[in-house]
Amino acid sequence: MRVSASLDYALRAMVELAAASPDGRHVKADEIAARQAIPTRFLAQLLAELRRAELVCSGRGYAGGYWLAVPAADITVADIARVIDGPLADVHGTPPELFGPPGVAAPTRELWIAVRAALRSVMEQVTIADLAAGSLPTAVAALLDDPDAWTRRGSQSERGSERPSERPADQGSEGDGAH
Amino acid sequence: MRVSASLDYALRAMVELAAASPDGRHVKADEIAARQAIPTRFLAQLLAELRRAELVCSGRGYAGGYWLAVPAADITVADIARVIDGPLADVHGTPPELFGPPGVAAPTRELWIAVRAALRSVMEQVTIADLAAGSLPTAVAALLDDPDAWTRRGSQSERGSERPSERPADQGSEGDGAH
DNA sequence: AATATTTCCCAGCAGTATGGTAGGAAAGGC
DNA sequence: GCCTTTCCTACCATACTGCTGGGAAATATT
Repeated sequence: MRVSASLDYALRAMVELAAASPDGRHVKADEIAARQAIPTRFLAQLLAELRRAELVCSGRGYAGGYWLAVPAADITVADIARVIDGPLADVHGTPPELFGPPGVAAPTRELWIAVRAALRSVMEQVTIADLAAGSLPTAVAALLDDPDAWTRRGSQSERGSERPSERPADQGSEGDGAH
Repeated sequence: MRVSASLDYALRAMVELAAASPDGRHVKADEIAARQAIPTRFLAQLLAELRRAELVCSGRGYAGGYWLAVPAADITVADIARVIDGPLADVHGTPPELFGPPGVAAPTRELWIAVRAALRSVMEQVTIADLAAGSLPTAVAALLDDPDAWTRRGSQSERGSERPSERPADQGSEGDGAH
């Protein structure tokens, strides 16, 4: 899963709006772009998309800018992702439940549905209010307790020439990476 | 997350190999391509990548073909995905733990790490032996119990009126927000 | 009314990824 | 020697990504 620049930008912009929303402030695109280091004109396009999707409202002119169309606690990361990037999980063009691989590969369908469910379990639970407040829902925050979650997996781990031993409970991996 | 055609093809091919591996059979690219309806020459490229990554072995000539380099139970979907598609979760170019969004958007970093962890919890647990046997690990299969997992979400659902479940609300600030 | 500000819409553009196809060369069994 | 099968490289068309630019339309200030 590659998180596109567009989604990253849009999400960060929405968090800025969420942070400003208690005061009912209108925030200008320039302001968000400056604070989040996002190319201004590019951000404006993303905000226009979010407005067409009715996640934000906008006004022009001197007192113009953007503000949330609904409470921040009602806007999930998944909502934004679907507006900006399309469906959360598609198997090269078709939604996984309509995907029917032949023969012994048939169960890969269930796999992709599980992948989608796992993605939803995070992206549909986290709201921009959570992000603006800096506290993820407990179920999601639990994923971060495992220190392993903070390390990068080798592009291909030491599975190649080493012994093919038991894998299922791998706890103490020797992390070579950063952090 | 868009599952690319390449990853879908490569995974299905690996499941075919896993299904044949108990007999120690060498399976030819043509054979896999025919059984899985995959463009032959395209599949051959993917198999060559998998061989360079040492997930499969190959032999040429009359009795040639492909077979698994390690037991099917030791090859996870994540292994294949990383070979074919690169890192599981990157925030437009950088791994999430090296990603440092400014200001109020800083917690989006934790979000993407949680997303990656969720993805890993499926893709690093499911092996091609599981898929060839048609039975996912119980922790993953549990995701499929919710009938909701099998339905497509509307491009954007009707937020606000229908909040499916209670979220562990731990907000310090009452976010009634603007409007 | 004039003007400054801000969003809105559409167009373009370079670079890269995606999903293939094609042509041999090399290795291996018969 | 011959046939099979993989291997490598290149190529191609299309689409997407990330971004810039030119106005036009709306809105508040003066």
